[in-house]
Amino acid sequence: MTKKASGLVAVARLAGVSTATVSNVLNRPELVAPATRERVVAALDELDYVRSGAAVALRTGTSRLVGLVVPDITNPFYAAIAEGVTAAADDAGYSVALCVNHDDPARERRQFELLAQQRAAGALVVPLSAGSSRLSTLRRVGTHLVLVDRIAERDEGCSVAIDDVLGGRLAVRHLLALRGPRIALVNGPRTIEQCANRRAGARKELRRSGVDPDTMTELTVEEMTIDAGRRAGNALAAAGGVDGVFCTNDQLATGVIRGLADAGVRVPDDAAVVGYGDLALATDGPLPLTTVSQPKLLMGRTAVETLVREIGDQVDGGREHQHSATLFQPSLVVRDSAPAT
Amino acid sequence: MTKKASGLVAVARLAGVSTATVSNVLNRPELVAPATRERVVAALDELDYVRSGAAVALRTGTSRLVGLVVPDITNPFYAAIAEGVTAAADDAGYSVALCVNHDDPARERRQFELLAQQRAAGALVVPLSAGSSRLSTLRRVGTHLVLVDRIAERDEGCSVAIDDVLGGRLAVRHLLALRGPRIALVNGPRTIEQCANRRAGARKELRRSGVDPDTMTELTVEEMTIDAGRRAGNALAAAGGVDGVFCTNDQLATGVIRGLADAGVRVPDDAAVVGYGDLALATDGPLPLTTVSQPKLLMGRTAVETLVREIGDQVDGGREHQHSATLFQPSLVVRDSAPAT
DNA sequence: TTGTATGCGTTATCAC
DNA sequence: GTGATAACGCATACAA
Repeated sequence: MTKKASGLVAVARLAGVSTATVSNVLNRPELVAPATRERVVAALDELDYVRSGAAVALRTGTSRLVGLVVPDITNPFYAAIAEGVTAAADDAGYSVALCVNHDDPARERRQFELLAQQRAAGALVVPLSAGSSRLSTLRRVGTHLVLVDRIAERDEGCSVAIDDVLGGRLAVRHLLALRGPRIALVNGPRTIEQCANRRAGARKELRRSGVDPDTMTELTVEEMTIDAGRRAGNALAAAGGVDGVFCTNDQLATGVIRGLADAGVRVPDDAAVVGYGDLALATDGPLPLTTVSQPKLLMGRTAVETLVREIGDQVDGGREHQHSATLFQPSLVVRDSAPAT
Repeated sequence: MTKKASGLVAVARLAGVSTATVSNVLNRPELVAPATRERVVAALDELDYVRSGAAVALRTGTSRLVGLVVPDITNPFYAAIAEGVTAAADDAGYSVALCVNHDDPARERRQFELLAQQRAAGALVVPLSAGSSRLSTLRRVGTHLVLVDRIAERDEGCSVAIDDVLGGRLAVRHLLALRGPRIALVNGPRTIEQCANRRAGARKELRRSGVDPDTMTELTVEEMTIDAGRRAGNALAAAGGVDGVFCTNDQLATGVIRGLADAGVRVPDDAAVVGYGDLALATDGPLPLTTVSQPKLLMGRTAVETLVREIGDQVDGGREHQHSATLFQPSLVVRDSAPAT
């Protein structure tokens, strides 16, 4: 079929030059005379030359591979991040090693170990639960880290996140304007940072509007699923006294709407519901859902760019690298035109 | 923080043995005496040894990396496959390089090039459009291929797919039993193999039941989206004379239900609709959706296992490898209890 | 059972 | 501008 030869040496021989020259036309073409360069290029594709990433990695100590560590790739939120990451990585000439850990430390350890072995140039990690100690395996081999959807603490590294406090404020501001102060919050475990922040934003906005945050009805669910939301909706309907519900993700919001409907409370007529995330569910679900939209693709893209910049910094001067923490703003997407009272 | 030494030599020195011995305890522990083995192991983690995948790859000519090539990771179908793939790869000790190509040949070429450079052990590709010529870059460097969700032709390699013809039959059988022979098909472009097969199954089942397949109303849409489905639903309602609709994916089905509703045709009361894929949309959408369910995770898992087996075959005897084509069966999930007649 | 020696394909440091 | 040549870290054939 195709030629079987491979390696710089074969190319060098065919072009009548040394391997060093071939290497140069590959990496720093400007250093080699146009004439020879042409001969080499000819030989290169005459032989169907394919660089050995392994050899390069061995020699240079780093590969063009970045790890993407997510809890669950079937979750559309993480899938969207992955989309942005792969796109940006493509542009930068990196491969993306997808590591799905299901929040399982054992799995995660093995994956980190593999990344370390491959001498990955870096890793983008989207942590579910916190715990920065887990990252040590990677650091050990000098892999650079970028935290995604979580603000890095001092010296933890770079991070790219979304301002969840602001998101919470936007949601509650909308509900306040639309329906007044009788607001409920349906939230996940507060040990999840995002949940804590969205709640903080909600309370902050209430306070700003002269409403005592403690008057807000709060329901906490273990799993942020549609089913859990439905139960919460049932409970809210039973208790009554609520005109607006802020749910900290779209699944919960979808469930809450159903749970309210079970009890005859109709959305948006009888109550307003706001979700969080702007997943496909918000448009494709039973009802167009008003929700806080996050720039997921952009976050993924930026994570890669941040990592690439960090790697560059390291290489080029040995100069001190300044960790950066990028924070994007969410925005409110109003989808149901709820008739105000 | 941690020791800075690295490399087999350092470990060997510390343990007072040769590098060959260290290499052996790493790769074939049974060959080395328990006593020395222990010493080596001690040295190994005393030094926080991390193997250089690059060196191994260079030496052995292959790396523990497999490529996963999908058109779009935000599509839940591909995400589910990715889930299965990463799980199985984890178990087998492989990393997964995620390549999202958006059906863009240029992108795909670059990604293949990267995989080839990394000397990936193999690649799992989920092709959107056909065209086996595109795979040549990978073959050139001896990378093994497994086609996913598409049956490989002779000598194309191994494949793992789902029997779409059967899926089409199941869907139509259900509709026939429930509503009789006035059936419509809402399908994507027939150039997509899956679409062609699902249609073929539908027609086959009609024929078996003594219904002329050509009496089936057929609507073809360019993009298999909810919006396109909605328009199809509008059209069907306008034309009338249809009791059951088979849509070749869940998005279309969701849209069709809406489109019918726009015109006052209620599902499941006035008409039955069957989707395909069993995505989250089928349970989380406006209406529980009867749909053809595909074993997506299993397909992903099996793809990895197939690849690993193929690699093993190659290595162990140079024995001829028999390409395999695995075909899984879909099943019908009935979700709406549609009152007959 | 263990040690010695060689080479995998590159890059980079020197001479020329 | 270009060519020798020495690593990079490991696996393996062979010798001991």
